[in-house]
Amino acid sequence: MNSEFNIAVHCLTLLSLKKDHMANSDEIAKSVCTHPARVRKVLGLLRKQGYVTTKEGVGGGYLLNADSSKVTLGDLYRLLARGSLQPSWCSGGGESTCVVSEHIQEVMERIYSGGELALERHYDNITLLDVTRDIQSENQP
Amino acid sequence: MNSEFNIAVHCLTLLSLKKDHMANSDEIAKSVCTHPARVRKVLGLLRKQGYVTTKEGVGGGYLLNADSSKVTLGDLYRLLARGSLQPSWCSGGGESTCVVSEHIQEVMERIYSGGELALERHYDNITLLDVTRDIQSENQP
DNA sequence: TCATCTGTAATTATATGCATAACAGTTTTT
DNA sequence: AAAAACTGTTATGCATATAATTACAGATGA
Repeated sequence: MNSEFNIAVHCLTLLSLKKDHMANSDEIAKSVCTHPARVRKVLGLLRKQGYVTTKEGVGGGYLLNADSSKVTLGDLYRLLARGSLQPSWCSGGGESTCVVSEHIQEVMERIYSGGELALERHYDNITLLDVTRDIQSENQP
Repeated sequence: MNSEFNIAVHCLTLLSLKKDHMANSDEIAKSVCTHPARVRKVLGLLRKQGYVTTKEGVGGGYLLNADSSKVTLGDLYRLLARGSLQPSWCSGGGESTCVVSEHIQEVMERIYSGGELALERHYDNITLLDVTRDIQSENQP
């Protein structure tokens, strides 16, 4: 599991809470605590989906382009983390002629994708707005 | 995400389908398509939870010690994969004094553990017996 | 007592994830 | 027109995580 989903949630939350809804990759990277190039990579994907727009050149950066009550964690999971439940190595698929060995891969694939569906359904009920509220309420305990 | 959960499902399914419900780590490893030592490691954990018993010495091996309609994938997930939804690297936690950076980790931890709970609930509804049936029906299409 | 099997730790190899550097392309400012 | 400040993207190195492999002590049955 890589953390691009996490980074996407972080970036969008940050943009959502900024007064003008804008920041550049350097500023965002400091908050995320990673390298600006990594932020640009993730935000590039979010741009292609229309969640942010970018302004190049001097004074440029990323601008939130979505209603935070409409964007769900499910959307972001599907975009950035889908498929990560299934490990790269899976059992079976060798020379063995045992029934389990011959069919476990199809069965496990269904198990993983079913699990992922349950996960996505759960995340579909959490919006970016919910996250921003959580951040703010953490700030005033 | 490592694949011990997958290996556990595979091993228990195999034992469940064997006539005498018994096999040694060499035989199981061939079906799983991995090294016997890895099988022993996973089955050692399952033994501690009582899902299998082991017989050492000549003619020994692992013996299924559970009702396959009672063991769920949720049980196995909790035992072998819990926590794997949250990546080892997470955003925030650096020097930045930005509100998001300061609180994102607690918020993301809740998001990941909530997601995992949804996943576990889903897996709680799938029993080992269901998996063995899936394997068998894959075998007779 | 010997052969066989588990339990477990240590080591090596490989894959993945992250950091970093570099640079082309775009836009604004001067 | 030129310089500066950005994004977009690729390539490379390094750290960590995962799996394979080896090794051996301990237990058991023949």
